[in-house]
Amino acid sequence: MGQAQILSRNQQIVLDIIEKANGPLKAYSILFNVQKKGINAPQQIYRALDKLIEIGKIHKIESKNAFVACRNSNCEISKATAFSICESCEMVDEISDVKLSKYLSSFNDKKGTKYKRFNLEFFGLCKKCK
Amino acid sequence: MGQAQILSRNQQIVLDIIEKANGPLKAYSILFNVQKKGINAPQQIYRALDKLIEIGKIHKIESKNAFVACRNSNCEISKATAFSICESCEMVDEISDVKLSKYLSSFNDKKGTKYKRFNLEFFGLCKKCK
DNA sequence: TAACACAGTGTTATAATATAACATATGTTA
DNA sequence: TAACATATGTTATATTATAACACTGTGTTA
Ligand SMILES: [Zn+2]
Ligand SMILES: [Zn+2]
Ligand SMILES: [Zn+2]
Ligand SMILES: [Zn+2]
Repeated sequence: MGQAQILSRNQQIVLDIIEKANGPLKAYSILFNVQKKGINAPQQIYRALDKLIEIGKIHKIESKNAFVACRNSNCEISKATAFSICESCEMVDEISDVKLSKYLSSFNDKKGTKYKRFNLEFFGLCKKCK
Repeated sequence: MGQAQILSRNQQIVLDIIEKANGPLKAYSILFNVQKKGINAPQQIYRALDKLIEIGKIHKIESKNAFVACRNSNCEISKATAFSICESCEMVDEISDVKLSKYLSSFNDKKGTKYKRFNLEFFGLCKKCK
């Protein structure tokens, strides 16, 4: 566990919106939501997003170009991420499964290469959509 | 194993380029490479890419918005994909590891949900870059 | 044969996602 | 204070992807 991170104004605004959302948010939808707070340009959003990802507060869902808050205090700064994604309602859940995480973190390929980081995305139907 | 798929002209052109490449290709770089063959518009590329993905001939590397040929006759039509990605030289290798694939294909989350599909991306340094 | 469905093509236009570049501001440390 | 790092604001542009529509060829079937 690192120091509690002090966020800048823009970083905090963006994080608040992502944490309040009940699903993944796209960069431009975040932008439209914060224009009343004086943030006007995509750069401002993307810079905040980059920082929030770097410190592990949010994750990018690569298959959706969207962003979710980290709900898992155990995922060490985005080095080992896994998500469950509903193909119908777009819901995303962060998976926190210690066994899975250990299995993948220690995975070696056939040449013995170990990896610094992984991202895993599962697709299916969520409980509600099944 | 399904029927051998007959590809259309554009699909074959796009597949040939991706198969000859020694790394992931971006849609617009494919486009620039086939303009001499009479393909002029992004739509033509994206339609071919969609089809090739659907039939499992290529995969999309989500974190790079790029496309690679499938090197793994065992990966059932893109339902279970895993890649090793070099953070330095951008090289991508498709991982074909039966144990890994079985482990993830049979993974249940805490609520017992099983998934239809997954995509896993490992990041690190390739042999050459280490 | 005509009618139809279906997959693919060609084309123009536009939407959505992301970064470059530069000037300014603010906070921390030497 | 000066030097430095980090963040901000802004304009412009690059990159990635889709919408919409007209058209072609091929096979099915009424
Ligand atoms: Zn997390
Ligand atoms: Zn759902
Ligand atoms: Zn494959
Ligand atoms: Zn490399």
